[in-house]
Amino acid sequence: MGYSSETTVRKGERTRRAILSKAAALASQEGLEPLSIGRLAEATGMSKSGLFAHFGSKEDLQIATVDHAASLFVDEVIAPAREAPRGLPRVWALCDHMVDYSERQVFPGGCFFAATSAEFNHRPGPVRDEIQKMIRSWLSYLEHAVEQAQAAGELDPNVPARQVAFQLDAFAQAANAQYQLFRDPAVFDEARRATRERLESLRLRPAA
Amino acid sequence: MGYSSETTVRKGERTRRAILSKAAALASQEGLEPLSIGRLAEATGMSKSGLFAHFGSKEDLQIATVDHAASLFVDEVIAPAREAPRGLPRVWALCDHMVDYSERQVFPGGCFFAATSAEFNHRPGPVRDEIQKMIRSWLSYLEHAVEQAQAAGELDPNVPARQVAFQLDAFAQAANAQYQLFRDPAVFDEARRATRERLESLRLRPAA
DNA sequence: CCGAGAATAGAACGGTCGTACTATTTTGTC
DNA sequence: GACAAAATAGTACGACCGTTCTATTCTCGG
Repeated sequence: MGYSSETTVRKGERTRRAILSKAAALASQEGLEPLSIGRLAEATGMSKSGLFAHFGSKEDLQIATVDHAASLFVDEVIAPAREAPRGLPRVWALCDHMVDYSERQVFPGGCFFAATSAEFNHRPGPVRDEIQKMIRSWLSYLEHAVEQAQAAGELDPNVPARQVAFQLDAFAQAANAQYQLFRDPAVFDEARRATRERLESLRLRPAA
Repeated sequence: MGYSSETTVRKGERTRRAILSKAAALASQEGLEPLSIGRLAEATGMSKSGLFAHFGSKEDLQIATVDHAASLFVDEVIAPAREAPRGLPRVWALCDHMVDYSERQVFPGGCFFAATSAEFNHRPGPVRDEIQKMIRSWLSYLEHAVEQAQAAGELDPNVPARQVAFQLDAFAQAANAQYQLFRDPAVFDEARRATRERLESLRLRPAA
């Protein structure tokens, strides 16, 4: 044994990860704050105090949960898109994977950050900072990808990349929100169609 | 006196409205569920039980708060847009008033329904139903306005009205969400620009 | 301006919350 | 396989929650 790094971690670390996984899943549905330690303990089959011992406070648990969700988001959205070639294909891949991530319910309550950002907007502190940081970096990365597509001559460089990123993100967010509300999977195709058509309208024919 | 209908309502009704107004304002910031009756009583300068007596339960208070917010939304967004002529001007007016409503902070936490819908998505009951109903009716009304603009020959009838409504709503929602997160008022102009350009791209020149 | 009824306040309830402390069990190493 | 250390469980505490009950104050039509 000992081939993978997983098996080398102590038991406590494995338990901690299992807790955070459950916490992120539940928080995407009911929110980060209303998820009580007692309920989370019950969901993981542990005692309240046994679970609590892994984190110094509820706030620490929340921060760790956000970090865990962020790395899952990177694995499911950012990393796969990075395999698409720079430029327009990567812009499309980012948006498509974002919609997929919502549709496949990587988190059972849809996008973790959509679910939790609203609840911490007016609650200053490290939890809010962590959520903000993650969303900001997603938007920056999307904008950067658009810039690369413009630099490659694939997208109209006269429309600011920030505008394009704003609109593409808006489509994905709207699909996530409306699906959570109405449970109609058609919104995901709606978002993909809107994304495709917007990119198409900005596309430059290669000067061959 | 007695000119306006306001002065004819009993004291209890006036107090009730003041409570609901405060409740909607606070709920737009911290959410509907975490707003406790004790905190609301403190915010309105009443005793817990004195306030509670106006509502049979916390759930009834929440439903009444949603209804209050809905009628404020109608006053601030739907009604003013209704004064614009049917067709493209009304579509624009709806979107513009929607962004304005968010920007002017009619509710201090931005759009009341954006703030509270996520928290009740996975909590079945009359409160969720009420929120759903309101958002659904907003989307329907927007879609209907687009259909009228198409019927009037102002917008391309080949693009389904539902698609257009989805995209226009997405811009307004994204602006609201991003402003609450990052406090950069530029997102409102971003949303208005996106809306204008999308409508422009669908516009038909009058066959004069 | 009085008196009935509406409106508000006060006190107390059982329940759950986050957290601290102590005891017990489990793990991994020599 | 013993034993220190790590992990988990048990219990208790004060705070706040929604709600109930009773007492007090206010309102406003006759």
